[in-house]
Amino acid sequence: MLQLYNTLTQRIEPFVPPQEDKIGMYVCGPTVYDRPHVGNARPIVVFDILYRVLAQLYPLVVYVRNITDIDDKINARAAERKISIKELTMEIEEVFRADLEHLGVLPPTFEPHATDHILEIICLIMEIITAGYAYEKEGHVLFRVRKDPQYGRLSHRNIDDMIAGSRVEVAPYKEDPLDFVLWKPSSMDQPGWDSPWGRGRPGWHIECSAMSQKYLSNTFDIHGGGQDLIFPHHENEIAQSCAANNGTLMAHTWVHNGIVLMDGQKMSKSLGNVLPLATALEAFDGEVIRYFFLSTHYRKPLDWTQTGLEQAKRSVTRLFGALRDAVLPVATSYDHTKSAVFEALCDDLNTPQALFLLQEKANAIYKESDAQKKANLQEELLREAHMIGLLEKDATNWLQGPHLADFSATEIDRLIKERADARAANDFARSDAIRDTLFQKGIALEDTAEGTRWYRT
RNA sequence: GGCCGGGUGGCAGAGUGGUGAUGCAGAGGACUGCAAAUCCUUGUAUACCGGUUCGAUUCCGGUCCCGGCCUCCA
Repeated sequence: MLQLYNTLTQRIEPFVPPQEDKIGMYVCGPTVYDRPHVGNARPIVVFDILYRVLAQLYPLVVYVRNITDIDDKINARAAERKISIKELTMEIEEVFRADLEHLGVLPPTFEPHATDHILEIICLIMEIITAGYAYEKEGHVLFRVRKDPQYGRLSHRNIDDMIAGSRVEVAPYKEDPLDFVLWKPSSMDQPGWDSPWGRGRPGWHIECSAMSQKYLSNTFDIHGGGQDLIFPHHENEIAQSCAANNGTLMAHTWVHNGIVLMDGQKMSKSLGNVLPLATALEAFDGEVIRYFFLSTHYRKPLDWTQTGLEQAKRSVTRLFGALRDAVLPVATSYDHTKSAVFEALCDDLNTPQALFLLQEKANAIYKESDAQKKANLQEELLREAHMIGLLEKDATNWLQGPHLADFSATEIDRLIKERADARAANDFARSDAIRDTLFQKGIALEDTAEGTRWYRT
């Protein structure tokens, strides 16, 4: 039985979909104006895990992750670089896709773009206006927040508190300072589309309401995203969708992941500590970054530190070490639902517990002397790791994998042979010198009963 | 200020109403020519103060501290 923390109800509750044959999940994807950073990657990995769990439990899971390709940050960046927003967003999207591949993320069922759904957005806005929840003023269409008595239901704050904060923009065309924009006018040098309210572009929140409705339905099972999207983005999405659909709840379960901190602080441009995912991937393998993400429960903040990543790297290597020399059967599809790892995941995605179970299995493998039993354990480890997208690489390749250009594999083998000869002649000074040289180049040697073997450090 | 979430050993980080996983790092030992890897052993860790209880790290209340949201943000 899958249990998830629901932000809407503020408690962990059993996940009981009204329709067992088809599950719908919508997750807010990236705004493609700049290279993705490590903070962007966490929700992708978190909901990838949830997607994998759901796929084991239900025959059809429709996973929608949008791409926001129209937005004022995009406009600004494109203008800065003197390129079209399409050129910019396509470029960033390509980088994004390449980065995600390294993280072992499964592709969603649909990845809709906002700019491909302007018509749906306009229609939805018209419905909201018709329902009396929005009004047009000076080319803007604004949502009438006070008309929605349940506004604040997700973020659990009331309207009066929000006013007290009062950093809300007070624009002359607003009936109320709280009202937010559904459609805004574009000048001729800004991207825009024709609409009943003149040439303009969608507001920040409306695309998710429009696209979730199109690809899922008015009401669907899970809506996900980062905790920093709870307010105002998701709160506004709910308001919009409820307004257009007679108050029907947009999604049953709202799942939010914690943010990524850099050395204890939030990543921000002003602090200059934004770490692009591509840079992180140069320093650490995607599997290591994935392991690092999974090592903290998804609802907790994750502190990105150099030592944390190094520890994750060692931990991954220990898992791979347990698969060394394994002769594994060709993978087929498994029923994962019986495994302890799966059980841990069903407990509100307890990935740290799942990693503990993998390490425990690895420990058993290291200790097992019976070859057959060992092979069985290795198969189990691999299967369970695959469940959460880990140990996808070849173990030998991981351990001996891309080594420094100074040595080819044959060169390493030649030096190992030379060292063996020196050892046989009791010339330990010579043999240790060879070992040290290799070690300095990131290649460590291990003498085993079957001979010497090497791995990269 | 309002609203959320959190404080577990050197670091990371789970679980649990009855003396607390796992990984990384450290110490001792085995193995080794010496190492490495592996194995064995090892560490006065549950912020503080009350309450409930036979018993709390786990439940309740308070205090302190930390993080996030309230403004574009994954």
